[in-house]
Amino acid sequence: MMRLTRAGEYGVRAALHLANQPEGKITFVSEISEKQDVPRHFAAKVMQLLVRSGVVRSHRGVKGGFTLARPASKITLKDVIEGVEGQIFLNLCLIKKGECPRDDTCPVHLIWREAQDKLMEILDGVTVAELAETGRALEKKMSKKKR
Amino acid sequence: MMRLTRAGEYGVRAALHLANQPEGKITFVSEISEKQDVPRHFAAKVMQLLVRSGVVRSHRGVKGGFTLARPASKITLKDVIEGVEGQIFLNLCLIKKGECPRDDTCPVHLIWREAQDKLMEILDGVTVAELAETGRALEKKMSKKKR
DNA sequence: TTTATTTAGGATATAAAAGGTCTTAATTAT
DNA sequence: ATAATTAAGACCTTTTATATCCTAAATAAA
Ligand code: SF4
Ligand code: SF4
Repeated sequence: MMRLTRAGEYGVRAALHLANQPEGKITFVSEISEKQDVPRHFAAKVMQLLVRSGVVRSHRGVKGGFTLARPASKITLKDVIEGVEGQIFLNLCLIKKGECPRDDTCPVHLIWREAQDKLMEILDGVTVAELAETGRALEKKMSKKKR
Repeated sequence: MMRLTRAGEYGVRAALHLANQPEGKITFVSEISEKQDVPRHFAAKVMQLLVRSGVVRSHRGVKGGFTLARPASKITLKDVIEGVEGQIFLNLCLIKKGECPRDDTCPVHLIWREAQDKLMEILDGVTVAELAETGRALEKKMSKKKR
């Protein structure tokens, strides 16, 4: 249906939550689940995917939990989303040459390539650190409005 | 999974096929199915969706079939895809304001808005007529290469 | 008017993906 | 040793994707 899955969305929320924690703090899934409105067990599963794809690091045992695997300024939105969903391809023929037998003579293929490149450019062009920053600015703005 | 469905893909092929037919020719689903490698019954269903959304026109009975509902130069790729799939939204929060309760303070929302706008700009920026033209040019190029 | 051909519309079927829960094992600070 | 926590994966339910099939309606032509 050409839409981000809930798992992908939750992964982004989790990464952003971790980026907003003080340097070095280890965070439980329970905290991520509560603060970010993510079903608890589902959150655990998504965190596992992010560990496997190298975006976050896990710490087991008492006082265990999760931290980002590297500085938030080195993690892009694309890293997080593809870490959860796997690589994104807007159409089959973008997966690899020959995946669609018509790709060498198909005019639509070129459009999909363009759309794919642009989407990747946008998602890879913003880091989790930048998002966290913008988020704080937005919070401040909205709380002013409410007063 | 953030990917065009087969139905959407087949719809585009069908529209392009119709655009390549001589002015006024009525085309059977059987022809579309065979020439565009689309399962026959599935093609029929996709064509129905395109009729309902006003992209193609149907003609019933003997000598019946399908034609484009308006000149190919007035039909964009977006018209065809959304005609089959319904409106595209890259994330839930783009459907409408308030669909996600966090949208007024969420930094990621802005990125999705940007990605959505760009995608729509690309898909709505090319017409079926232009695609058909490019397709003919590509065919010519490839047949030269083979010689 | 009858017939053959074609789409319309919807029922049905199957498989895959999405979304979510649960259990058990492994790890580790205390 | 124990309690807290993630790891791993089994399991479940719902929705979407993909596809097929059947009957009705339309209509050009015989
Ligand atoms: S857009 Fe063209 S190349 Fe891509 S899947 Fe469709 S037919 Fe194949
Ligand atoms: S990106 Fe932000 S606004 Fe959009 S669904 Fe996620 S949390 Fe909500």
